[in-house]
Amino acid sequence: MTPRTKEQNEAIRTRRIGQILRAAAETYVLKGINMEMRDIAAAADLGYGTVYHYYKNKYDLLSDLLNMALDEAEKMGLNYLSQGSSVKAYGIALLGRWRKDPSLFVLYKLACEHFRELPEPEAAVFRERFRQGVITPLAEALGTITKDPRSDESAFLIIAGLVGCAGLSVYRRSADMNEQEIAILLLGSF
Amino acid sequence: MTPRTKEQNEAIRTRRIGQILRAAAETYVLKGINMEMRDIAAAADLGYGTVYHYYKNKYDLLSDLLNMALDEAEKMGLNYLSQGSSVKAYGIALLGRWRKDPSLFVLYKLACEHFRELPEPEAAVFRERFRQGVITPLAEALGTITKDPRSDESAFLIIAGLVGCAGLSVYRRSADMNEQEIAILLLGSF
Amino acid sequence: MTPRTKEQNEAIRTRRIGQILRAAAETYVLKGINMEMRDIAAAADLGYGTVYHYYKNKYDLLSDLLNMALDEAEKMGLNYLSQGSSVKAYGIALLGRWRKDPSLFVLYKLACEHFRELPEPEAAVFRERFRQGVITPLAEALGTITKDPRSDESAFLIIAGLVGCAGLSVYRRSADMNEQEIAILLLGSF
Amino acid sequence: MTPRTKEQNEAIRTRRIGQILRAAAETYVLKGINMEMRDIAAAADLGYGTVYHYYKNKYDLLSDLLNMALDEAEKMGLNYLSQGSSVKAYGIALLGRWRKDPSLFVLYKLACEHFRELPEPEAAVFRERFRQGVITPLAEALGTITKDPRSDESAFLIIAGLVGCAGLSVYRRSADMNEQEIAILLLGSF
DNA sequence: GATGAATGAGACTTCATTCAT
DNA sequence: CATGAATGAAGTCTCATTCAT
Repeated sequence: MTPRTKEQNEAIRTRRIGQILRAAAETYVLKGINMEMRDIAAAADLGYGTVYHYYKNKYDLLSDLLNMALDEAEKMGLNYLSQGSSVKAYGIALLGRWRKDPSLFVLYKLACEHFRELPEPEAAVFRERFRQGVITPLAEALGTITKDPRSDESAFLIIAGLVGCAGLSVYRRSADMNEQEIAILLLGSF
Repeated sequence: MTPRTKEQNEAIRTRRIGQILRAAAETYVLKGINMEMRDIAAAADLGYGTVYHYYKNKYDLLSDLLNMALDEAEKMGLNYLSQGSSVKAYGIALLGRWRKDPSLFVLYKLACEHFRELPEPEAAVFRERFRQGVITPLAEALGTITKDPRSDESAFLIIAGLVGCAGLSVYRRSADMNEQEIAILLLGSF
Repeated sequence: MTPRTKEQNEAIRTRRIGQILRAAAETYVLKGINMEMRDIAAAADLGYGTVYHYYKNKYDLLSDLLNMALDEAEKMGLNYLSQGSSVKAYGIALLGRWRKDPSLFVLYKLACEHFRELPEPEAAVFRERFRQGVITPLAEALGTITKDPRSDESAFLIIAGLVGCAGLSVYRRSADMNEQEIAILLLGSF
Repeated sequence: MTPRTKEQNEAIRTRRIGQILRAAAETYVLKGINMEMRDIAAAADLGYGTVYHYYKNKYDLLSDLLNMALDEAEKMGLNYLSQGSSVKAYGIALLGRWRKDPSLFVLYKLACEHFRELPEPEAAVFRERFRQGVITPLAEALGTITKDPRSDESAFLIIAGLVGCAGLSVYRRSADMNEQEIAILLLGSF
């Protein structure tokens, strides 16, 4: 009855969404928040109507991008921080992932700017989720679990320093990031 | 009705331009590159037509902002780096200035993103001026003057790391920046 | 897999077209001219590609709807007006039909607005057919057959009044229309 | 100091809003809910950017139009119904006003369709205000104040009948409405 | 016959910029 | 000098329509 089966359609949808999200992350790196839907569609090799077939609007797309990335980010915390692995190893892993997956970099970048370029009701949600899923686990690994409300601050500073440094090569779109040097600069003491 | 003297007019102009530039920097910190001329005018407590009385257009204004800031940045290099003062002192001085003067922070922030959100012919000019006026002096102070074309990289990494960290409090618009902790994290070895 | 017979296919087509036309009329009542093809398909419980399997485009569908309704409307005129039946009975019959068949109501409604929301070349055709097939027969029954070019006006006024009143319950989608009261109000003198 | 005084600006704004509302009502009569902002701007002899200078969007404009018209409609109720004036006089007055002021006709027209073409949260507000400000006063004048929840129904039927009839000439954009004949048809018994 | 993924024309809306006062 | 009304280029987004399966 159905000319394409439900499964076929689902497969198409999954693939397209992947294409679009990847394209959006690349476009963000290139143009910043002013990226246009046309750019994203072109980067994904799709008509721009198609992007709207999958996402209601620009911020809906960005939202999905960030939520996916947050899933990844939380997983990394679990893998590297809760199982006795060192903070240094975690930092180096982050640098590697950012280089290979722009969407993950975009998440950390926006987080360091407190998601200030996003429309507000949503921004607050991301701020909170990022803090709980990424910052706090790192803070705990740093052994700085005091009841001081600024206890997360050090963890955030490390992330922000790494993001700042990594940005230099990400925005230059050069394949080689000076990961060794960044690690020495920022993670030498861990 | 009574016409103003030339001097009075000049004084007004100077004050207005200061108002506008400060407002623009604050607005950039708040909203990013998508800041609107209306926002800037409102932040400067001026009618929005007035901004155009002083600046031909948005990028003209941004240009002036960045050029002013570059003048300052170059002066800082001369003061702290060429006269035997330490890299650490320079870094701490930067943090202090960024906290007090948003326009200086904006310059360094855009520089770390290679001015990618600016229209291109102009962006290249800023990239070059920033490299020559800020990065290279720091690289020289670091004693890394080799003929390696990547010799400036380490200097840029330090700046980028500092900007990333400083951004945390700048974007939060909190008066207190954790300058001590940032200095230990990034400048400990100098 | 087993191919269907010609008769089976024909039966399917007929049923589908009925589904679609009914759905279109209901959707028009609900949303007005801005009804979407998706809405119609959903109301007909069909995939939205399917509607295009039967109708080339939106106005082709609307055209078919109105032509079918016009056939009905003309038949009603013949039944109630040419055979000595009273104007009042005709009016009451109209109210009953509109309540049960949205597509008939849609026709009269659009007619009272001179089909102004339809694309123009086509609108004129409907205006003319409605006048000849519905208005003039009623005008003749009213005994107002003068050569006065405005002789149809009274007939049209009665129809428009009835449509206005009937709309109250049709748009409210309530099953019970106050047919008695409407008849007294508008048809009392006939 | 101010190049145009506050009063001058206010005068301009008032005039422009009048222009725009008038143009919007005329355009609605011509094209229905699918009227375009371009059409409205053109009809008002303004650039379409100007319309957005005064109204955030299409439904904001329509909202203002309807609220203004509701003010008028409520005033008419007070003038004709609460002071012993007859229902018939009220009906005839309505016909006259609709002919001269399209925005008033648009209000009654949309009301008879229960504002179904407006976005829903807002539509409900208009439904309620129209009922309280227009229908109920008429119902009371009709002396049909029973506790029957359908007591307003007769009043609404009269309005709907008048709107249906008046529409014939309004949509035809003919200057002469057959007010006498409509009055005899619908208001003869009052 | 039936479906929904894909698409772009065209409408909606924003916002930098001009201009009259 | 100062202002805000006026404007349209350039984005955003909707939705009728096409098309592969």
